[in-house]
Amino acid sequence: MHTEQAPATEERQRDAERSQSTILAAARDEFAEHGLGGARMDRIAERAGLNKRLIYYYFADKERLFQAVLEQAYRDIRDRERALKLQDLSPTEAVRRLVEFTWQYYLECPEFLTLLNSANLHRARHLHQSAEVREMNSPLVDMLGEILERGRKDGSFRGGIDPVQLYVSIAGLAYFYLSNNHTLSAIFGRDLMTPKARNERLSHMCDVILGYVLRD
Amino acid sequence: MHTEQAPATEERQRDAERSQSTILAAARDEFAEHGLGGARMDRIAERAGLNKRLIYYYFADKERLFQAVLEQAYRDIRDRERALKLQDLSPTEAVRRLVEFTWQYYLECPEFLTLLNSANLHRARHLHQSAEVREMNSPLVDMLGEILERGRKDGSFRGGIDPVQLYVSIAGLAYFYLSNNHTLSAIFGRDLMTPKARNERLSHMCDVILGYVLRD
Amino acid sequence: MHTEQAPATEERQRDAERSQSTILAAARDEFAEHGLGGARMDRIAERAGLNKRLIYYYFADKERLFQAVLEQAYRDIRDRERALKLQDLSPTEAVRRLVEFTWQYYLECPEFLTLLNSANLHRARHLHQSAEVREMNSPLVDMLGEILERGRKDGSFRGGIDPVQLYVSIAGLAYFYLSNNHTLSAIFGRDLMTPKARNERLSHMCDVILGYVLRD
Amino acid sequence: MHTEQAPATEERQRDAERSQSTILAAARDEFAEHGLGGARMDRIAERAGLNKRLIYYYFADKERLFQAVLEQAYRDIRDRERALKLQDLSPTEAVRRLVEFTWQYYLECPEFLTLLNSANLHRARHLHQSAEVREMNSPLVDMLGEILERGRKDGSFRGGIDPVQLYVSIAGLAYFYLSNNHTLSAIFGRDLMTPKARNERLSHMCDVILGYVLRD
DNA sequence: TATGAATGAGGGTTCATTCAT
DNA sequence: TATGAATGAACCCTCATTCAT
Repeated sequence: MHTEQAPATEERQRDAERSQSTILAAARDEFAEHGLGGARMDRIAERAGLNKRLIYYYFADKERLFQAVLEQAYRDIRDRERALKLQDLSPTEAVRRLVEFTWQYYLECPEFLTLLNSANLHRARHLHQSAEVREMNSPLVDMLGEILERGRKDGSFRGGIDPVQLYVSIAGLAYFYLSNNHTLSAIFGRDLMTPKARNERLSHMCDVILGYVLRD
Repeated sequence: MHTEQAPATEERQRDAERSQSTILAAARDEFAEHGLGGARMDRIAERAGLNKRLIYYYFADKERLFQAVLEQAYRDIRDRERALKLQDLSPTEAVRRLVEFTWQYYLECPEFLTLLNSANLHRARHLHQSAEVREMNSPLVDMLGEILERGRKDGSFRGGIDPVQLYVSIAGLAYFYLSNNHTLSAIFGRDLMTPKARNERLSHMCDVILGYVLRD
Repeated sequence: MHTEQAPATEERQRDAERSQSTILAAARDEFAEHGLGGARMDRIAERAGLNKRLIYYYFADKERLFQAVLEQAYRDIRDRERALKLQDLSPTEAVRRLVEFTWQYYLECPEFLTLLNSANLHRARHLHQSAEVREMNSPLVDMLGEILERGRKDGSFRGGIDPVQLYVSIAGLAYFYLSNNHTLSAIFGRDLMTPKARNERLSHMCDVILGYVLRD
Repeated sequence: MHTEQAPATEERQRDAERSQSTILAAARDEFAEHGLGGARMDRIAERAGLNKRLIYYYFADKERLFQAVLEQAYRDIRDRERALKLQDLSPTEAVRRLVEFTWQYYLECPEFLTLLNSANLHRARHLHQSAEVREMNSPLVDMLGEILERGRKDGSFRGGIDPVQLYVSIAGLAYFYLSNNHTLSAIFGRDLMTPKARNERLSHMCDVILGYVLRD
């Protein structure tokens, strides 16, 4: 009596979902590396190991493929954010954890940074066309609001902090350093990506953000 | 004494220079709007009102044109930074002035942001090829170092602050907000570019940065 | 005694036939609308509401599908011609009836006109490959020959009229007006398809043809 | 003292007008042979012996190239019509001349027929987009109106003939025979294009048209 | 019988770039 | 200095068709 007989060949093609997500991953890498304008459909197909025509079969055209990549990227970071469980930490630890998470996520998924840059170069029109992303309002902002309130109540945080401003600042401190790492390294003549430099940056970021939220 | 002759050598040179800077400005706008991959030589010629062939005459190819645009952009912001005269202000005022300047410059010259994004997408290879830019180390970092030292000495600033980290943080707080304004506005469902929102951001940035540098 | 079993052979055959004629109708419309070169197999499947693969199953390829459409079209007009029963009318009435029929058929089945145009663009090679159509020599020409002979004998028609020439002329008078209706309307700046214009055309055609066949 | 020195090399390229008309002629042949949908830009370039890119340089895209071909075709036949000088002939001779001209023009320029078919397949949208053609109302209709009036006055023609109807009929008698020659030949099993058959057709057409216009 | 998945060849079009003057 | 003409390579996308079930 055998279960698990269905998939037949292990290395089967003809798996719609698998093909789609393979394409999506390949497209994400290509878009991240070359931007929307510089990305090549040919290369995406090659990266995916699939026929180019299949991309159009599933994603219609380059624009909508890019949109699908963005949706996927947002879905991913939102999932990770949700998994943070900041509510279980003390306000101070929660903020520190958030700074660390942001830093680590950008480090691990550098594609995210360039994808966002591309999305903004095109004035976020791909987001506007995506009902999904528009409604995927970051739960983090709500979470952050609650943490700030908790901190204010227990006397550790100052009052009057806008969670959106804080969220943007945390992201900005990490984003700029990593996204502009190449020009900055060139101009300052020092490699900003050595382990030491990276630790110093994270430490600096925590100082800046905690220095801001903590009551004197 | 002849008037209305064939243009004198000097005049022709002036035309040549003017053509070059017209092309450069057109290219800057085009690159800023569409990125390096999305920019079109045709459109640049059209924007400049000059023959496309002339672009190649002066700038050899697209890559080197982009490089020239970057060089010009850095030259411009460096000039503006130098004009700041932060040394005449008190440390606190100097830092505040720097935050304000950064914010205003990015607001006035949004092309700068997307140009930098493009430069970084291409791993700053255009900068590496430009001896000029490589040597154009921001005078601000030195200036900032002196201010931090002055502040530390007069007891208003804490010690141990890396001017590069601080510079990057100031830039990052402004950059991320403005460069990613489209996606952020879409996701948070609020227009981040209204005058009110912009004032709030500047105020927040000053709080964050001054909260960090000032001794408790 | 089981009801609701797998479909009986007969039923399946009926479905098969229905599928084929559905495809054929969809193909006819598509070919008529876009020509052979402009027709799309995808659209034909969509119009038919059937899977594209099925078209290949029944008709092998686009060329043979077009051929099948042509065969069907000829079969249809031949059937209608045969139903005319011109032999029961007086020679004059028979000719008038034929002119009217031709006009009405082209009006009701405008696809026929563009299908013929396509067939001719391809030098009738689809007809040459179709034994069926080649042998489907228009019964009308024979019928018309008899009518002309009857008319000549009873003194109402002039002699020496080639039925093929006459048939071609009748068709041509209607065909050109309707098939080229769009360019003619554009050029003469008058809508040739209003009811009034159509009636005038039919009347004119009868005058021309009867003026030709009738003895002075 | 030499005139005619300018053109430099006899077989010069870099002649904009020459290139354009070469492309136009190649496109006319390709469109006539394969229809709009079946025509290939590659083949047009090859026929013209010019780079494909040049077609886009001068004609923007396939649609507008087709439009330019149509405009040229209409310009050509209108010129030829104008050169007919029917007003110098007797009414009867003028009508006969017109029938002959139409027949001969279609015989000499069979592309014209298929081009018109293509234009009509696309509902003359290329004509509607061409101000030039829309205004290029056939001078023949006016000419024909005058002839009919002259004939009526001198008692040779019947009255009440619409010149547009007559024009369409003359064209239709020739057009259908020639344009549908392939299917007709296949169906009637006789070659309609032998010299004898062609003469018989022309003779028949004259009989039909003159039989219609001449007073009994 | 019927269908979703997959593909190779090629279609129109665009691009950066060079030629010739 | 300045420009219109010309080009080869490549790009996005489409098409008829086949595979596998």
